[in-house]
Amino acid sequence: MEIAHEGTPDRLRTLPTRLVNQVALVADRATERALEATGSRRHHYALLATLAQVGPASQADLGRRTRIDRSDVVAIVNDLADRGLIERTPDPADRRRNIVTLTRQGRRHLEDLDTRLAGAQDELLTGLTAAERAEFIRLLTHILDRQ
Amino acid sequence: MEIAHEGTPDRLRTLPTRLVNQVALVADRATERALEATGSRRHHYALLATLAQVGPASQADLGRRTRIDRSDVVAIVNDLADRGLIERTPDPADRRRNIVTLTRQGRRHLEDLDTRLAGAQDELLTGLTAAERAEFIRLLTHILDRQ
DNA sequence: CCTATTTCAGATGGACTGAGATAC
DNA sequence: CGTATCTCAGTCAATCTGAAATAG
Repeated sequence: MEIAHEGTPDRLRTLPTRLVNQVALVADRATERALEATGSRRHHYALLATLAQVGPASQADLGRRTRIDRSDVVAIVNDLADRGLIERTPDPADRRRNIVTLTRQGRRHLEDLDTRLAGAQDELLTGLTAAERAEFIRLLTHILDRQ
Repeated sequence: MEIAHEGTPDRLRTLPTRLVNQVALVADRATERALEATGSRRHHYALLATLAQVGPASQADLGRRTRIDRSDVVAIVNDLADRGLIERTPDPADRRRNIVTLTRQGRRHLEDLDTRLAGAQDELLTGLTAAERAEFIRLLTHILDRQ
């Protein structure tokens, strides 16, 4: 009498907004599992990756580049600074700003996260060919660019 | 000196777990905007849609079919019942269970939500061809099926 | 005895708002 | 003056856990 798995009704099964949400949940779980032992979460990675690419940056800039809210950036930067992964110093040229800099340990930590997250991507995309993965990324990017 | 939009670093720009999350955010905003005036949210829709397809069901069954947690089903069923969109009666054949049934108003409400959500899908998928939309749905479904 | 269902109380991580202090 | 930055306090919807009460 009870259905064990997948009695999802038609209206939900092909609804893009819902499918994307379900896949995001799977992605989140894979990400959390991958980062479990590191003391970091995806926002930590986003900030470290941004600093590695663009060099020292203000918190406002980090927020813009990662789409993380300014107030959440504060909390993550606090945490990263407490762990010695970044340094935060006042900007002498604009005293409203902090300049956030990646430390050597931060760079090492980032590389560890890179490896672990690569595994999470593979987990998420299991069963897709390389071409399908590329197409998936293309479509997602396309949607984001049109916003 | 400041970058106005899209200074997202390489490591983040093509990371599937992150892209999916960003698109889910866009999808959520479109969904919330679409349902704004209805007093319902996506979970309300999921339960109503399930009841419309499979007929009267227990809360546990609804939770399984929609992947909504049992404890969250309680809250949504409460709300839908308060609004007269469903009826909840004890199951005489198994007194642990409630039988949840769609009311006539519930069915009407569902149809309203259908229309509004169709608009949200179009908003999300703006700029994708019909073939790309189909492929997007196929890839998302594929990922979910392999979990 | 074990398992299933409903329910509640609460924790969590993430997205977001509003406002204050400071500085451009 | 208005605007930008950093910070804090707090809201919100959603996911999820644990446990209690009841019943199969």
